Amino acid sequence: MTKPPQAGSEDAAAASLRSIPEASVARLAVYLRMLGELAEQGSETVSSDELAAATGVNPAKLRKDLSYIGSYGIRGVGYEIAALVRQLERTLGLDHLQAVALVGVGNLGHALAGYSGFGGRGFPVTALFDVDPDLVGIHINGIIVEHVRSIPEICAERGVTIGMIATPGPAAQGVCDLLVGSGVRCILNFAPVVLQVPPEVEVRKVDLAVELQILAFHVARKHLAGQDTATLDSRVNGHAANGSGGMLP
Amino acid sequence: MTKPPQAGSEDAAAASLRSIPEASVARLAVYLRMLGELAEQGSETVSSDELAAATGVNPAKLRKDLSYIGSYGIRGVGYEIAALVRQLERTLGLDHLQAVALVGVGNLGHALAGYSGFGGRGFPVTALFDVDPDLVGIHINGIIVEHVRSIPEICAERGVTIGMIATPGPAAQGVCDLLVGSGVRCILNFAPVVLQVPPEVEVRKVDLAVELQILAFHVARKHLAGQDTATLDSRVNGHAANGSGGMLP
DNA sequence: GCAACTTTGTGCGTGCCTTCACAAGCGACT
DNA sequence: AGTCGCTTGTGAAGGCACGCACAAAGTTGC
Ligand SMILES: NC(=O)c1ccc[n+]([C@@H]2O[C@H](COP(=O)([O-])OP(=O)(O)OC[C@H]3O[C@@H](n4cnc5c(N)ncnc54)[C@H](O)[C@@H]3O)[C@@H](O)[C@H]2O)c1
Ligand SMILES: NC(=O)c1ccc[n+]([C@@H]2O[C@H](COP(=O)([O-])OP(=O)(O)OC[C@H]3O[C@@H](n4cnc5c(N)ncnc54)[C@H](O)[C@@H]3O)[C@@H](O)[C@H]2O)c1
Repeated sequence: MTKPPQAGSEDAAAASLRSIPEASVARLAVYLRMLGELAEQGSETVSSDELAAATGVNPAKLRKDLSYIGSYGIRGVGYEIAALVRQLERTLGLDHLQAVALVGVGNLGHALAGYSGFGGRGFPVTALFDVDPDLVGIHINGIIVEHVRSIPEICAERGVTIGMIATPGPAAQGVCDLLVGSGVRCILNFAPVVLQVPPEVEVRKVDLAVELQILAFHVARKHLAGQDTATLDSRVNGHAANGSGGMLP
Repeated sequence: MTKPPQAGSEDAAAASLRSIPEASVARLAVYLRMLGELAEQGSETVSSDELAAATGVNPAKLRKDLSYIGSYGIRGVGYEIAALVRQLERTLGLDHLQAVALVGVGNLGHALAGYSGFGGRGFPVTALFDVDPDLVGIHINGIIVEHVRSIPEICAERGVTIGMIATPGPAAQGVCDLLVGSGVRCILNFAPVVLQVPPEVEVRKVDLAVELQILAFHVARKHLAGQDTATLDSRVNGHAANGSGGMLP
């Protein structure tokens, strides 16, 4: 990768988009948020070790992640926060807003619709949908809840690129089909079902019951491991949170 | 792995606990839910191909996952659903209930506290906490909201094993420390911060802004790829429960 | 009882992700 | 100018996960 110091940035971003590991993309988003906080606190630069410790990641992994986006740190100093933030935002597709539609304004949907953390980070919720006649017509945070049957026109009209599904499980597939039929290519699904979609559509699932079950598994594991062998091998891969490499010899 | 057909199940479960890949654990939870649905529909057995199709997983991967828990399918037939469910529940630590405490009963916390999907799957929410005087004392779904300062006694009293944090970001670390100090060893965190915990504590994070940013990345990627090369390689590996891939400590 | 068919369990090659370790680059200090 | 200390960027190695493909094992039909 010999590259001239001149940040031919347009080019760099384009090239990098094709090959960033999914796992790295997830971490880049975390770095970005932490960098925002650091910037607010008045920092101008940050080293990989500091940022790694703050985000609970291995410093080498962090540097490799950043190397994917073609951003240049300054050796001996660290990364210039403002520049890095700009680079990350472009790479993650945040240089223009992504309009989000939320379908299902029940318990969870209400919380999501009222959450400011989405709009604040470049994901304005611009459309709400439900089937319940008591809900259709009310407005939350200034957005009117529309009937599900209006999904195609409204999504097209408002340029929705991301759909969030917070309906009961049995309704999720139907809603998903509607969204996909309206041109939505990215879906975040909270219903505990596996959605069937054409290959060009990206689905991510947030499944809290599964999260709890993974934790429960670790409870069971700790119980048995603790009483069975003395080898308290906490070597579960994944969460190596020991940020500060305390590698005892 | 020659193993006697005698299901020395206690032993099998104990052995398997130590070595199941995290990614597989996440999928096992999904299989379990789907098996529950199949059982309700009256099925008695299911083949790996059927179950794989229903959960959106490669059949070989599914069989390998199931082989970790030492459960025996019947060649030529498939898996007996009831037995498999029992085995999965034991492996995932669901043979006895896991009491859950929820801290932060705001927008999101209300939705979580009122959600029946947790208790219904072996994770009864048995304690609610907040600092807001207007919230402390009210009851949701029959559970009274207590003040955060009561966390230690109440968690001990009710045998809480899992804590969920739905407070604003700045309060999360403090709440986390309280929970850990009360003996909670597993935490599900909804606040957009990286929690610092001792190594024996397991933290999983649900970070919706990150989920959206991953989707936004794919939007950007599709845009560029679509116009640039004709190779519409939508071969992004399985979204799978964020758990495995996302692994953010 | 035997053959044909079905489905499981898994050995193995492949590719991705993580981590270590170190050279190269940059600034500061003398 | 030269040297020293610090930090980045990355080559290489190891480990893990995925998925193919096939043998083993069971069932069904005759
Ligand atoms: N509440 C939680 O904390 C929580 C946690 C995890 C998962 N979930 C999942 O999120 C989903 C929603 O949960 P909830 O608690 O908000 O449920 P809810 O019943 O409170 O809300 C569901 C909403 O979806 C609407 N709806 C039903 N069918 C619809 C359709 N075909 N099209 C559009 N809208 C439709 C209903 O009118 C209702 O407003 C469920 O799948 C649930 O399993 C919820
Ligand atoms: N609402 C959402 O849809 C949503 C989505 C994603 C993430 N989140 C995250 O979840 C968290 C909660 O979100 P929310 O919308 O419910 O916020 P919220 O402000 O509505 O609720 C926060 C609650 O926490 C309580 N609280 C504050 N400090 C506390 C402390 N020290 N101990 C205990 N309780 C305390 C507050 O009294 C309040 O009831 C936030 O971190 C938010 O970023 C929320």
